[in-house]
Amino acid sequence: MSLPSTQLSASLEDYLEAIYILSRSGKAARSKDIAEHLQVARSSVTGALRLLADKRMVHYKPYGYITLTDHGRQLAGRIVGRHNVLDAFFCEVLGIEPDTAQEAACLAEHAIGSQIAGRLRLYLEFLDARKQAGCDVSSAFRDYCRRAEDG
Amino acid sequence: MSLPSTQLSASLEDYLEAIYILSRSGKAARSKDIAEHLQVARSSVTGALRLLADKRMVHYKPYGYITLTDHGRQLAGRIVGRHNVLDAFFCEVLGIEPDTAQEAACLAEHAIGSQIAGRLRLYLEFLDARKQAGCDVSSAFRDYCRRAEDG
DNA sequence: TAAGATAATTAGCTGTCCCTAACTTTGCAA
DNA sequence: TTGCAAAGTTAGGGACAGCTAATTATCTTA
Repeated sequence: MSLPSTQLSASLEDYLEAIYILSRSGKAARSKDIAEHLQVARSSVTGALRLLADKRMVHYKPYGYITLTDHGRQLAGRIVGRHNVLDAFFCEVLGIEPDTAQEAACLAEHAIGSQIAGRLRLYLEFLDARKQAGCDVSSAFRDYCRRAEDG
Repeated sequence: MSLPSTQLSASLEDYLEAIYILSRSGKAARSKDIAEHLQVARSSVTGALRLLADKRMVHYKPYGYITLTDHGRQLAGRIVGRHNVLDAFFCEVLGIEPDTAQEAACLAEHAIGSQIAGRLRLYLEFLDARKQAGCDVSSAFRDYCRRAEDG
């Protein structure tokens, strides 16, 4: 049984995200660029694009340009948002190294829904507000980590 | 190409986790129990058990008892630990409803590594220590949420 | 202990997601 | 303008992960 047309698998979310990012940072995303970005074979991209087109997420004609539909752009934006808030939380709050944080964010972005993403965003905002008010929780946590981990 | 024998797919991690949980809360896990716990067909369990046996995670003979190897138990414990720390963070810190938190933890447990899990555990510990010291960050965040979300 | 119920496995299928190799299309440059 | 290189697609195949239906094994109980 296939997914409801509005729901994407983690893999298709990755393709959508890649197209979104490539479109932002330059011109139209080509199949080859997507393949490089995701480190998959070009033929895998063709298959994914067909599925995304079925789900009305991209405008796709063989050998043509690839662009996002309004719907696709909206969803891609949400996915990138989830990615970014996770990455920020891992780095800024937990003090995880950028590469590890990035990698985990890539995977976890498919696991959390809008509710958790929203709350996490709010949490970062909240910590920031406290910091402005002179209470830097995150840096206190760094100290706590040093004491706990290094000894 | 198959996964290195020490690495499990998210799906196989779920099976391993189920066996671990069932083994704890009662007697030996039967195939049927695993199927019910994960809401899959019994035949799917048979297939998964074969793969887990290949990877030396479970002791498995057709029609026999299913038990975890030392290695499998160790890994399962880590997975359950990741699940629990995520669930606790979502519930206690972000104030997410238990069902939503549980569901997200189920998915995200396959996304974060031991480093992030460890830090998250430490973070919860840290917040608790602060709370003992009279600074309840989480409850302050609840207030912040109410103001931000309800208005 | 033999039959029926329950549990487990096998066989065969579907769909996803990736790969390589071969082929087609497109675009650029001599 | 033709011919080659780059880009894209198609064909075919493998691993994974699930399903149903049919079969086999085990257990229980009359």
